[in-house]
Amino acid sequence: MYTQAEENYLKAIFKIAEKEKKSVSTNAVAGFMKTSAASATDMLQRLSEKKMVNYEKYKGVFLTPLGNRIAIQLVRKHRLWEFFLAEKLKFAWHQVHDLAEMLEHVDSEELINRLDEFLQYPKFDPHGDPIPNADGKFTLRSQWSVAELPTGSAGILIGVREHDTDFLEYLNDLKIRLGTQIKVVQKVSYDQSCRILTDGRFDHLISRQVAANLLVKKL
Amino acid sequence: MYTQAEENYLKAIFKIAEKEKKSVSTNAVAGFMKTSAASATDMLQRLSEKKMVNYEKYKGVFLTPLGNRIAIQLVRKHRLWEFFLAEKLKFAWHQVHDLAEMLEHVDSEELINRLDEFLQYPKFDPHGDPIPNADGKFTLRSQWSVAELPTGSAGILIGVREHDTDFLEYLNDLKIRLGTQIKVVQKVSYDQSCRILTDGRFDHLISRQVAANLLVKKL
DNA sequence: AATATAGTTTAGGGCAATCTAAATATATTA
DNA sequence: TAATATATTTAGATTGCCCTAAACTATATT
Repeated sequence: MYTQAEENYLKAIFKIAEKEKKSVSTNAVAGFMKTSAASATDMLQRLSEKKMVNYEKYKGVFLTPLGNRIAIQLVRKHRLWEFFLAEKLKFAWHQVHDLAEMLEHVDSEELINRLDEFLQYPKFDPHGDPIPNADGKFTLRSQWSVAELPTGSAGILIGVREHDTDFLEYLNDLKIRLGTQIKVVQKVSYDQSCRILTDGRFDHLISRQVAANLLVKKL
Repeated sequence: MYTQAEENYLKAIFKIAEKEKKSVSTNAVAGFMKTSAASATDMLQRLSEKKMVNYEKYKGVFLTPLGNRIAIQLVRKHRLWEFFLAEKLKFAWHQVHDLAEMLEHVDSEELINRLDEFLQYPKFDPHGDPIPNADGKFTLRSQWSVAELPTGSAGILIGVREHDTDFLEYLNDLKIRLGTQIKVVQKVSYDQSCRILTDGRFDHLISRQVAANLLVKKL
């Protein structure tokens, strides 16, 4: 259908655009893809030829409806495979990303829909990110970062903002995983680090940066 | 690790060499890969550079121990994925091959070993072909083609020699699948077609060619 | 043994995706 | 606004994998 390189660029544009709403710069894409600006320009022009992005010289790109559809289907495939890897093959959450990165390029609607059915239509992946359904619709839910919680309040971990391996392994060491109850015990006003109690048992001091990456459902 | 093209050529050489024990000709490889002889020569020379095959101009190739190991691991991946697709995602046996063809290129020992464990170490794929274990060992078993069975004797279907979609769909129509009991009722000596009784209920007339492709365990 | 034919390789080129270096456009700021 | 810095694009090369056409080698036939 599309080459792996094309798919990876589309996903990159999609992800960058999620944060910054405006059009995506060549450098941003090159940075994300860990490649040169020249290569990025080249690919953006080719994606433009194929009507997957709107490209204007020196102005950056944004996804066309076609490009958007493809990107969302890729996100769907990626997250369903991640769910499969974690749920069925018992991989830890820091291990699933790279494997899903390969599996997502396997091209078959039928396969992914049957996988979805086999997994009983999960709504969120092992990092708590929503899995688009076959129509590309995401499930929304309200979530708060631990950094936003007032002292004394608590929540259940339902996601993480950062997918970096080191971060996830750090959480593993702290026995923090999806479903873990987190209560903010104290906030250090100097650096906004905070002391938390997890599952009512363990207390940890976490930095403002870590707190900002923990997403909870308020209790 | 290796490119998909390299992997596909190695598998092709492996499969051709299974039937004919001697070295594999350029044309045989080109034919199998549905590509030109020039392209095949090109790739065979590159595989030779990489020590995966022994190549002699105008003499054909054979796999080195390294090439053989890679090929067997590919067969392992292919057949485990086929088993997963049939067993867990409920794909029919004529649908699994093409999907496994893509999945087998996903490069991770860990993934395939966990998949193996998840599937409880199956020994045979949905076509009855043996699945090599992590050490590359195949399970052997005695099998007979229906064409070899004497009139009056019976067996249980444990495999098929032909993986062609049309053939497998034809068997589906006849409700013949792995585990089906097949009894040879009559043999037409003129063309060696034969009349069979399946599961003691349905009788069918099948050609010599079809009979030769049905593999059974004698009862 | 000479020749026809089948099989194989080489030559030369194309395309996708990458690179570095150089050129050019845009943005910042003195 | 002119100079400088940053961002982007173009030019030209490279690599992997594929192609066709032409050349070459092996083999089969007379």
